[in-house]
Amino acid sequence: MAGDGAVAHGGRPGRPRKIPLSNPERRREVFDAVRALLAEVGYERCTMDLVAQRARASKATLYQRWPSKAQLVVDALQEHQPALAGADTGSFRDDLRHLLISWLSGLTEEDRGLVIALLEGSRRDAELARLRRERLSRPLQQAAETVLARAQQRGEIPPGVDEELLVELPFALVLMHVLVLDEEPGRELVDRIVDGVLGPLLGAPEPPRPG
Amino acid sequence: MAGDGAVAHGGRPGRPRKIPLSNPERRREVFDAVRALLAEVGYERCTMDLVAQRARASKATLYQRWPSKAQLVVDALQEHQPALAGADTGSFRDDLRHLLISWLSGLTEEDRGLVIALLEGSRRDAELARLRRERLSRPLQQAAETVLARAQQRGEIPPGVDEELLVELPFALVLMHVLVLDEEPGRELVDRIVDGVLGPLLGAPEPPRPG
Amino acid sequence: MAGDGAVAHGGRPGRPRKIPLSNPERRREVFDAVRALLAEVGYERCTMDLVAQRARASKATLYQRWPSKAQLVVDALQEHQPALAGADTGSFRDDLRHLLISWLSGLTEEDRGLVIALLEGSRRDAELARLRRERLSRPLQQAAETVLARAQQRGEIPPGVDEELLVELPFALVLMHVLVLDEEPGRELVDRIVDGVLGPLLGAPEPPRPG
Amino acid sequence: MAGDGAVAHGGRPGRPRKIPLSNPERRREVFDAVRALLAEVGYERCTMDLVAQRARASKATLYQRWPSKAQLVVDALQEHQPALAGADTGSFRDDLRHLLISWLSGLTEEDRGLVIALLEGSRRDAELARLRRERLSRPLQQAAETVLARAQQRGEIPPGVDEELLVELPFALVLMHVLVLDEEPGRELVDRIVDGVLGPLLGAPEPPRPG
DNA sequence: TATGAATGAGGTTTCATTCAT
DNA sequence: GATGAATGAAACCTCATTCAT
Repeated sequence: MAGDGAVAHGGRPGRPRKIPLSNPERRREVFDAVRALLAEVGYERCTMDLVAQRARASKATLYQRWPSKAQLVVDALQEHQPALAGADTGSFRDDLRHLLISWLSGLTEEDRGLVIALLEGSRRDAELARLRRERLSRPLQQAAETVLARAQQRGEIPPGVDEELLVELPFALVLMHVLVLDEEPGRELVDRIVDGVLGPLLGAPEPPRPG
Repeated sequence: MAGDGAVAHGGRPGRPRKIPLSNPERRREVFDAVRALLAEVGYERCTMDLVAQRARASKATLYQRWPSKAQLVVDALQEHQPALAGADTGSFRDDLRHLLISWLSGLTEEDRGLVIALLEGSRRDAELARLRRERLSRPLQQAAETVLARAQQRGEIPPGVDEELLVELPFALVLMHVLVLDEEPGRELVDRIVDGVLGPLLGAPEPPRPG
Repeated sequence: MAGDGAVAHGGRPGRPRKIPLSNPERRREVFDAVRALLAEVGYERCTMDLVAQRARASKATLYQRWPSKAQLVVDALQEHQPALAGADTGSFRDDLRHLLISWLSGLTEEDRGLVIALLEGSRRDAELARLRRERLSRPLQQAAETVLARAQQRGEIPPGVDEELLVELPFALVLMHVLVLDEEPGRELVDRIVDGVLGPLLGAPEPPRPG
Repeated sequence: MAGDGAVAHGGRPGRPRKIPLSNPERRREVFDAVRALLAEVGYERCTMDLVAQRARASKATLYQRWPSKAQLVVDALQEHQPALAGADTGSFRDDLRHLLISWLSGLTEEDRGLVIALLEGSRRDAELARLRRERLSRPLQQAAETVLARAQQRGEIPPGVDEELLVELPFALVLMHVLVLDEEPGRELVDRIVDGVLGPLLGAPEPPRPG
């Protein structure tokens, strides 16, 4: 009853096994685990236990580097900036076609859940919400501006067309097919969008290729 | 602190006659609570405790009528089918304009969170996923078919346009602005879509209306 | 990867075994567990797990009735107001002797730790601090007033004696022996205090007991 | 956000020369940190992390010098022995008055929490308990013996008075006011004790010193 | 020697779910 | 049929402690 004391903590923690989290490679492993789980099970179910287990770290280790789950998620996503290809193909249609394809190639099945997880988590975490805007809206808008500017210089945009919506349009369609219709987007969809919507909208079924 | 729970029920003496859940009105109260919470806090945080509390029922009562939280959510959403106005205005553009506006009017701020909750919950519950398809895709497709059929009869659709995408397009743009860009959609957006995208796509800034 | 879902929560919780916590007897069992643990291991180490285990309840059950550990502890202590015997023995010395003995009988080995736990917990919880004042100071002051008033009426208090300190004095000595010197207080200490301090202080080595 | 930790150490170029813990000055910094934290947050919440942070050391360094948290705390307290003034004033009452005042001056607001922390920690660590007896009881008893011996020589102690309790008495009253009644002790209390209790106990309100 | 880094073992609290009335 | 009450299973986060450099 009395003489208990001095039990201390038991086990034998302490060994800094493996590569430390300060190592960028190692950190990336954690981020990969986070993103994978986020995509698989969503924000709420992406527990720190699961992350730790998949990253082969301990929860305490994670909490040493990131003050909270939200911060960890934020960092994990930040790291994963997919580069949008903005090459100049000579025509607005092909610019967009390439952009979409490069976007889709980065938008794996994994990322599909990720997008939802992001929307979900944003409702609870303001920091996450901020990041989402930067991660989803920004690249889109930047790509938009670049591609659109070139198209304007080429005189490809017919008058009366809302230019902002014009560029959002293909992404919106892809997102809808992905999120709402549960489709796996592919080249086929891209071609349908470019040829079946953007083409007619820009006036010519096939951009005039002067010879 | 303690004695809450009990609901006032008229001034009549006698035992607290509670309306049973078999009563459709009562059931609707529960559904309203579920939807409100879903919209406010998302699927995960929409706990049975919260639902019970807001619906002034007990959790056990809820579980007597619905076998699980998922089923309750599914039923709650099923009940809330917003009617999409599909009036024939004489032109494709105005048909869509009306359709969008009627859709938006049903897409309250509440429902915005609801859409995310739906996407979120769908990842865990196949039943919810099925319902989502019915709740989001179906009305869309049905409206699409109706409006599109009329437009085809009128010969409004230029050749080369992907008809399916054509109808999805406005919804996709609205959804994108709502979900991703965090905007509150309004008439203004609808007009931009109809006039700045659909119009040019259909060929004429304003469909020629010969006397 | 996809087809996971529907795992639900597993086990088979739900059975309302045993007597419910609304039952005062049952609640007392919980309080007893709390107090025992508090005395044995102090506030911090008195974990909810331990309480639940000793009270043969589940943590969730405890949290249903009490919003936090602090509240549970507060309630557990509040319930355990030891009654201080304030019988009129005819002399101040014997009044105090009886009072001290009745206090000590309530101040079991258990309560000794409890006092420390109370002091300890008070630093973190304002509610607990309030309770401490009521549990430790109040009984003391009330006993003080009663016994002192009688002594004053009997004309037992010599002039020049600080009456407040006079009554606090025996309690302070007991507390010191208990808390600081780690002694188990008993009748012996009480007699030493009454005869070796109070007696000389009151002037007469033995109160005159006229036949 | 990341690069904190490192302490400024003069402006000199070269490697960060940290003072080792073998240095007594450095060790004292650690002790100060420990005591401050102990007083501020109690034994349990006085975490090694906090100590390390406040002492600008690393936990591993601390563990290199002290085998456990308890030992560190013990050592930190040992170092902080307040000197009790035991000057001979010529009378028992004034000897005690001076002793109490010198004790109180060392019993800062900080130490008040320290006392509780000590009691708290003692329940878990026998070593701490031993030290506490030495830190609190010893100085008390030594001062007691000295002052009491002088009083006995002067013939100030009336027969029938329990001499041990007589000397404990003022400390007990002070402790009670400090710990239980949450008062900040001051000269006023000391005077009340000396004049309102000790005086009468020793026989005369002011030792009659007939010319 | 000093430290950055890692870790097992809990700690408090919450949630979907189920008996017994 | 409605409800009060109970519960197993996590979830997030913290702490004393120990390697490896």
